[in-house]
Amino acid sequence: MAEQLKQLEKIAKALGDVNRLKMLRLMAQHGGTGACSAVQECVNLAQPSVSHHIKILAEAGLIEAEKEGRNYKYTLKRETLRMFMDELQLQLSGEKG
Amino acid sequence: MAEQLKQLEKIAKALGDVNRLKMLRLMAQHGGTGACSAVQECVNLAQPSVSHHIKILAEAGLIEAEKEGRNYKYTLKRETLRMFMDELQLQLSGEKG
DNA sequence: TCAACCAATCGAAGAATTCAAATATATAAA
DNA sequence: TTTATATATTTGAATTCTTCGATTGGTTGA
Repeated sequence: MAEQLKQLEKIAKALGDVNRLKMLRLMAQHGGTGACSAVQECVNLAQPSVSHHIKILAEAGLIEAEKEGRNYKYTLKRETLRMFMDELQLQLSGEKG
Repeated sequence: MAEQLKQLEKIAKALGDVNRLKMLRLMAQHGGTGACSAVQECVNLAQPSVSHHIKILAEAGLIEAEKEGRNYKYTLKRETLRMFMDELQLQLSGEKG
């Protein structure tokens, strides 16, 4: 029961950073996917920082990393986002549980 | 245009803490409102910590503090929550912004 | 195999967050 | 006015987050 809150916390934390939001938005605008280099351009951070943020987003389940030859492709997981919003709605709607 | 992201960041940050989520949930389960003492019991933190968290929630626009005699009453602002979710949906739906 | 490229990991510095003890403020009651 | 109660604010220490330079690990093509 506290697990749901933990999950919400993790995703909310991942969303609580402008750079990560920019990354997600970039992916959203490109049909749900983006490469690391494109992400790096959009946030104007050093490559290790981008990699770090990507890891946080992936651990929260908001994106998925997939190798495509030499490059990586990151895919926005809209299901996670929807789950997040549904759970938030549920927890804060006044229902017990 | 980056303002929306800043706003999203602020609210997401406020939501990114289990104790604050518990506080919000408590309020939601009590018809949208709660007193400081009730909140304190529910999260098991010292009073100054509770006060601090409440400030963060208030600054994010997620709750509103109202004085009722000697006590305070905190009201969950569901509009903010709805706005947050709508904006998140908009930003991450793939529409150019 | 070697050089080139992309992304992850390591290590460290600086910034932000978290929490609690002590203190302050405000209201109500005596 | 004095006392008691409820909440806010300040302060400081510990922790966590963000960022970056340097390095490492794979993958591709020569």
